[in-house]
Parts: sequence; structure tokens; C-alpha cells
Amino acid sequence: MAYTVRQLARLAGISPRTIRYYDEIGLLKPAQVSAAGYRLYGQAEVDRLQQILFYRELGVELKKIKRLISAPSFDELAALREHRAKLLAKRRQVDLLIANVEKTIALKEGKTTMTDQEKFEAFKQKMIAENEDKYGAEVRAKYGDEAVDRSNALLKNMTAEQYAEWQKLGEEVLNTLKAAMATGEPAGDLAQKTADLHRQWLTFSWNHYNKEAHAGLARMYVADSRFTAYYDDQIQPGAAQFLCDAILIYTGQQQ
Amino acid sequence: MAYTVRQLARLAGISPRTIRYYDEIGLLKPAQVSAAGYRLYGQAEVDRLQQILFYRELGVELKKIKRLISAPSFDELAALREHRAKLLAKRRQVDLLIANVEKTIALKEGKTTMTDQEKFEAFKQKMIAENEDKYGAEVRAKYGDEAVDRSNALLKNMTAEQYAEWQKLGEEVLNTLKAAMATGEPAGDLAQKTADLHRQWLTFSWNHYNKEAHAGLARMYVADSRFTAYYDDQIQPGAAQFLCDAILIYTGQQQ
DNA sequence: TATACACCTTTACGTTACGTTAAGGTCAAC
DNA sequence: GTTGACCTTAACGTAACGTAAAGGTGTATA
Repeated sequence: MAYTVRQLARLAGISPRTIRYYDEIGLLKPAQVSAAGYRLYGQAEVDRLQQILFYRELGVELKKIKRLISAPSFDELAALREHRAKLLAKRRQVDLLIANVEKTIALKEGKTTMTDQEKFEAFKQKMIAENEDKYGAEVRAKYGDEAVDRSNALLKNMTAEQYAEWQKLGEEVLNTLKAAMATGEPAGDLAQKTADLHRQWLTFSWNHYNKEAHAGLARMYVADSRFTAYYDDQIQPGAAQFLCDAILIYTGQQQ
Repeated sequence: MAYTVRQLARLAGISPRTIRYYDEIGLLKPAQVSAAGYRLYGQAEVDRLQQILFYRELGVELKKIKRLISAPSFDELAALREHRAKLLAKRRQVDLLIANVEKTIALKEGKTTMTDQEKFEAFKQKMIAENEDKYGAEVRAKYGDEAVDRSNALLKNMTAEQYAEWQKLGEEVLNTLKAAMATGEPAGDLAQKTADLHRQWLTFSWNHYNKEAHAGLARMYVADSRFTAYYDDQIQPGAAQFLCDAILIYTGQQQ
């Protein structure tokens, strides 16, 4: 069946305006245009729209969606499998929120206590390093207990002031890393300052710091795609690698 | 602990700009302002922000959030319980999407077939009436099998053209209902046309229509809060009641 | 004591993904 | 042959911020 704008919109549960907008930005072009100028969509467009909506559901910007699915290397099946993984992650996130709201209910009923930091924990999609209660076992098995002995207890045992300081340090690491990357020199002052800030940041959650473990974590940043994705996304592609290099130099552990 | 803008932002995992914006629109005002003009937030504001983020997570507009939590009748505990219910619904929605992506994967692997309407089914947050595969048992127990014998099979057995026609009718019901409500007369021409369109729409999924069942469904629209919420939200408050009245007159079943 | 430097402020314009008229052409149906 | 539901482009409006710009604040350090 060939769909007009409104028919396609109804099929997908979106507005006609959205369909036209997607044409305007070149995200979804009609299969053909009738003599009267009517947009007409076919099977390929229906499937493409479904892909688009999966990406949109997962919060991807339209510009990025366009880049992704227009790439000649775009693999529909692989994309669907990634959607699946992302949706599973999203469900875990919703589960966290449910746990959080339940704990907050208990708090309001006077049945428990909650620190300020706990109240917002589930809203943040955190870096894996701060999520070890969920990934801990996995990471532990891979990299040993040494580097992963911090956990949820951290949130409960830190005072609000300590937590604020910790968060601030985390932000500074990112800011300094960004500036350092602009220089392009992992051995430069800024990059070494980044590594030092990173050490200070770690010290909050590690009960004993040593250079070997620090360097080990740095290597993990490039080895584990979830870490890499986090830094590359927050800063720019290559950020995880750059940080790793800087830390290896800082700890004198580069071979 | 008293938080500055940036500290509160870090605590909640949002940007300082967002905090200031919430002040600007009167959604979250600081507990006090220092001599130098610095915003300072206390415990009550932290808790209010948590509530705000729960609503935001569920897609509620900031303007509406403000109305809700600023109302003198606002019950924090009741709101939290509603968040819980909505989050559970959201998880069901994500589950639907996961099922959909898995079926689509199977489709691309040539292991199954899928109609166009099935491809987008999970993206729509539908009215309960179209969701009977999930609520069916419940509604069935409450209102009998008579009115609820349509199901998922409908999507698979309708041709794309039939489905398009059905969707169109559904839209027309809403449009006509909107216009009819402006007249305020459930017995008027427009309202009766709405009831007739509603009958046609039903006929697509009911294998045998009769006035009694139609009137019964109309009564359910005001009895079941999920139906009421759907129509009241799509049109305006009172829409479900108005539609019910019109249908009762149309079917001659009003007492 | 000066000077970094990270913070704070307001003002104001930019952005994304559409919603919403407005003004006019198209097409199947009664 | 005229509704009435559709289609078109154009253009302005909106929500929820992001992003400088220009200037004041607070404190740690050289």
C-alpha cells in the first residue's frame, strides 16, 4: 500500500507535520511525488520510519539519526540488535527509578532514611564506574577486587559536603581533560593536571591508592567499550584514549 | 546543607542553567538569596526538585508540574504513589518495545512476517480499548466478554487499507466530538453524528453490534478512569461524560 | 596583599522538534 | 457541481533549555 502523509502519520501514531518535517530535513523522503505534488510513501519508507522511531524513542537527535541510517555502511539488523540492548538498559533505568520512588515513599512514611545524594541517584545515567552495584560482579571478575571495592555504601556514608566535593572533582576532571585534549599532548601540563585530578577523584572511593591500580583502571578505560563510550561522548572521540595515555605517563607505567 | 546553584545541579545531575530556569518560571524558588544575590537552596527545595524530576521523567510539562505541586491540596505521598504506578506502566511500554524489536529482528531474518500496523504498534500509547491484550482479562471480568472480543488478531487480519480506514474513523470521532462539545448539546446533530461515527468505528472490531452493548461501553467510559482520562486528555475535561451522554441518547438507552 | 580562579549574577540570542494558523490547490463522493 | 476531507508551501510560535557575554564575589595561594 502507498501511504499519503496523513495515512503514514496515522499508521505510525505521529503527526502529519512530523512527517513533513522529516522530509524537510532530509530524514525521510517520500518514495515519489504525484503530479499534484502529493508525497507518497512505500514499503521502504515505512521500514525506515520504524527505524527512525526506535532511535527517537531512545533519545537520539534527528540529525544524528540521519547520519546513522544514511551511512552506506548502515546495517539494519545490527541497528535493531543495538536497539534491543539499549531498550534493556532503559528498562533497568526505569527499574532503578521504581526502586527510588519506593524508597522515597518509605522515607515519607518515616520507615527509612535517605541522604540527598540517594534521592537523585536513579535520575543520573552514570558512568559505569559509579554503577558498580550493578556491574560490580562483572568488572570484579575481569579486573580483580583491587579497583572495585567501592559501592553504594559510598553514597550513604559520605556527608553532603564530601559528596559535593567529589562531584566537583569529577566535573573538573572532564573540564581539564577537554582543555588538555585541545593541546594534543598527553605529557603536557594540562594533561598531567588532569591525571592528578583523576587521582584525587579516585581517592574518594578507593581506600588505598597506588599507581599500579590507577594505570590498570586507565587501561580499562580503553579496553571496556562502556567506559570509552562515556568519555568519548562527554568530551569527544578519542578522549578515553587520551586520558589513558596521560594517566600512564603520570603513573610512569607506560611500557 | 545549603546548596548553591551549581551544587544543587550537581546533586541532581542537571545543569545550573536548568536550576535558574526553574527559578525564572517560578517552579523552584531558592529558600533564600544572599546579600550578594546568590541563590541558596535548603532541604525543602531538594525534596521539591526530586518531585519535579519524577514528573519530568514521566513527560509532564513544566507548566503542569508547577500547577500540580503548587496546589494547596498537593499530597506528596500520593504523588509518589502515582509516580510508582506511572513508572510501572512505562516499564510495560518498554517491554512492548522490546517485544517489537525482537519481532522485527525475526522479520529481517526471514523467520516471521509482520504487517505495517504491527511494526508501529508498540510506539503508540493507545487507549485502553485498543490494549485489550494487556487489560483484557480485567475488563472482561468487569464487563463481560460481549464488548471485548476483539484483540491483537485484529491487527494481523486487517489489510493495510482497512486499518487505515479504521484509524481515520477513530480520528474523526475525536474531531467531531470536539466540535460537538463546543455546542454543549449531547442531543444535537453534531453529537449524534459523533455517536454514529463511534458506532462505525466499533463495528470494525465488534463482530456483532447492538445498542445495548454500545450503551454499556459508553457507561464504561465514565466508570473506568483510564477511559475517562484518555478522552478528557485528548479533547478536554468532561469529554468522556459528553460522549457517554450522546451515545446513550443515540442508542435510546438513557434512563 | 595581590591575583588567580572558580564561582555567582543578569541579559540575550540560538537550538531542537515540532504545533499552529494561513492561504490556496486537489480529488472522490453525493 | 459543490461539499469536505485531503494536499501543498510559508511562516510564525513554543518548550526547555544551551551558550556566550559582561560583570560582580569569595577564597586560596604566591
